[in-house]
Amino acid sequence: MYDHKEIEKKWQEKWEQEKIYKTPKNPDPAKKRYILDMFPYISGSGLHVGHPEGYTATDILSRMNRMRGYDVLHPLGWDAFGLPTENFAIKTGNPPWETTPKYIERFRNQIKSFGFSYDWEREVNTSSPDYYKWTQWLFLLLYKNGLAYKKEASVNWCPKDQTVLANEQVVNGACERCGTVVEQKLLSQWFFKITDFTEDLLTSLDTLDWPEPIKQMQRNWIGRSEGALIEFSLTDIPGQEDAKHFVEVFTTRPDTIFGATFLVISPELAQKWIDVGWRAPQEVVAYISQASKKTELVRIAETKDKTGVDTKIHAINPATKEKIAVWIADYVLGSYGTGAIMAVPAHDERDYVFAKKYDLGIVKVIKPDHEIDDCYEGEGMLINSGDFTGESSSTARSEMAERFGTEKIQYKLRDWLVSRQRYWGSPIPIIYCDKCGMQSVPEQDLPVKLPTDVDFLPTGESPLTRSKSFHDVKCPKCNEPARRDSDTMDTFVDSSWYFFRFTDPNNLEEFASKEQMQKWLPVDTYVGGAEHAVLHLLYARFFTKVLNKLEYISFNEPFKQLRNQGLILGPDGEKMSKSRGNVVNPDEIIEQYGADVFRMYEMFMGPLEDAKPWSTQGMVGLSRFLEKVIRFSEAGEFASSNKNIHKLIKRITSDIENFKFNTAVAAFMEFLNENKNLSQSDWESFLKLLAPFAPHLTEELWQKLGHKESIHLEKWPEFDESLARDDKVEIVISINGKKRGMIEADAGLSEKQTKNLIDSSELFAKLDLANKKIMKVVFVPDRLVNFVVKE
RNA sequence: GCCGCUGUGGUGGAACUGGCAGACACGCACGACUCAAAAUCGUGUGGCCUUACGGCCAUGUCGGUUCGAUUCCGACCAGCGGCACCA
Repeated sequence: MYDHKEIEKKWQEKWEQEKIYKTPKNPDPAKKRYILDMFPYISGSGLHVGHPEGYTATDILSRMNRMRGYDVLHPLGWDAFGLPTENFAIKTGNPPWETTPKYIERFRNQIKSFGFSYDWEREVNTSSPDYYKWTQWLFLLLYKNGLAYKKEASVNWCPKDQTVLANEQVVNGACERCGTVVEQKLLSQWFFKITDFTEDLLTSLDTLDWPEPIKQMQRNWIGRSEGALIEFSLTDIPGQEDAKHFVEVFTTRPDTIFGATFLVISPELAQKWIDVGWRAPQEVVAYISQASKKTELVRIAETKDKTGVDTKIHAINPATKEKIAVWIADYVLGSYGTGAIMAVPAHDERDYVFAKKYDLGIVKVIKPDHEIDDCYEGEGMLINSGDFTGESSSTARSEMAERFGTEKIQYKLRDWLVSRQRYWGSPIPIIYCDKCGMQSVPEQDLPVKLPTDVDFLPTGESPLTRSKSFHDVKCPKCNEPARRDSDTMDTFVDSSWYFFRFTDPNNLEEFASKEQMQKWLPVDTYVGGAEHAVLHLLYARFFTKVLNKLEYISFNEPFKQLRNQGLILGPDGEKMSKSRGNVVNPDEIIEQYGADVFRMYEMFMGPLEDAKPWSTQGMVGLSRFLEKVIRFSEAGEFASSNKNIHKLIKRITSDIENFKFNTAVAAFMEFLNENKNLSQSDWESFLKLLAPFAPHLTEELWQKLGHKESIHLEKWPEFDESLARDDKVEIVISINGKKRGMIEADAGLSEKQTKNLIDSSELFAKLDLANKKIMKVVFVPDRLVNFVVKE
């Protein structure tokens, strides 16, 4: 009787024509809502069933807020640069500048088929020059403010594909595309100085309404640890004068310094010593070169079996004044702390393994007033440090830190490596001139456009170096021949600022005007998958802090509220994958059941943030429910008003606000099951409540009831608190906590009234309460009375 | 190894702040309508015992706190996710 395809098409066209979801120009600051989805990464395989889950949630929220009179900004765009697209282009031979617009077209059509209320006039595309002009501008902003710098760094290198790989493309130490073991290669790279904001990135997490696990992951990623820097002076430095005469180590356990029986330095630090004149023994040189060639895979495999080499240099332990050996081992990382450690084998598992293997001394540290902690095997001698006055181990730590060094806070977070030797990304707007050095591309010359006269097949260099039109330029300062930076930016740079652009997407003068940013930002609600817990969400926070520091914006955090959507698994409960053959195609579902059923089913499946298996069988229930709604509306047999609608309004409103879409859908079903007689105005309220969930069907039924305006422009129903309450309640009677019966009562009775009611009920005699020894009575208003009796 | 999350009927899941465990839906069974089927509507549906009234058991396992625990605490088991030689 209802052709869902027909009505969905009809209304989608009409809504678009009449621009009913257009963003207001001048939002009321007190009534603005910026509701954002993580924009999709564009790939050739199109939309999967996971995408619409989060989009439906934000759509419902946006629609309800519009109906409540809020000014809503609800946009969508495309994350369109990046490696998967480029790899697909390499495989098929079709250039990405041709395929990407086609994929976007497909994504847009698929997304539109769900009837989401995006303002399509604000669509952005990170691979369009209008957009990446500002990505480049922001790069230069960071560069000019000392927040972008270039430095040699080792990168992942696939020897078979002859290309650099992003960290995300290295799976268990191998190239994700061809399975070849990845090597490390030293190249000159661009970095963003995210470490300038470390402490702020950590502490302001506490102010955010984000899922706790996501915040925890960010904290772990930032990796703050408190410890000390301690200097160990070196003795007998072989044959050189100017090299350092001490080693500085970082430790979180300065209280174990009495047990430090040797030092270990990283191969990188050893190389630095050689660079300043240390004539290292042959075996040391060999070890360093071997370590630098080691693949990620080998390093991972070696965590149990450590390797190292004796430098033959010695140091003095400042606590014991003993002469101790200095070793080189690659279990000490050059990139963390000072690249050197004091080894305390009795209290550190790694040092213990190393000491056992190379037969180095093991000395336990015993504090006079408390137990030995985390001690490995009773070798070596016991010493009484005798020096601790601290009551606890934490005071002992800072005491020793102060005595032998300085307290220091160390983080794991490193600067963000943003250059990629790849084609499909935003070019880095830097020019190298032999005479003038590194130069920014002048602002009026932006964007630096990606050339199309390139062979984008990877050869080991960025494909851009092989484009003459791109590569050979004049120096902006002296006008002599110069060359462009041939790297492109990591796609995460593009997605770190797109939410700013949405506030002012067509601005030709600025990345977004201060005025528009001030009006709409920060984002009130952000919804997306938990896989972006660290990278994207940390980078976006970093960009926000930079723009705040440079006074473009007045806020310090981009996303006030974050909610995650869970994975949608295959019907077999496993992750959907082509190889497993359990992928559900959203186009087919829409074709057969329609967008409204799809939307409602995804909301009904379970809590938004949980991983849930797909069940086409289960979707039938939603199909039946909407059929029921149609029959009810069409019957047109309305009765007198029913106060139950107030309860429903209250429940749906709060469920949407609290992201409990699954119970909201259940509430609709329950309501329809229980209320067979409704007034027309109650029924219309029902349709309005349902409109954010099933926008097409409710619009159709609304208009059939004789309305001319769209239901989506209606006012959200209000409820009367006093009518939203039950006036009859069932009170549980229990004895010693076990349920023994129930009585019906008016709501709001006092303890005494309730007791009187029980005394006069049949239950009183049945439970033989008169003859029981009642020790205590627990009364919970409108819910329960519990008699504690002595048996 | 470290950090985090999850565990409830045949299935997806519900349960406000510690107060009727299993809402809602799927599936299944029976019934109505039908020549029949589909669709629709109705009834039932955690397990065990009982003709029945009713009772006992039950939220991964074992313990604790409490008048009362799916909910709080402790230990363990299983699954998922993140990080991983970070001193």
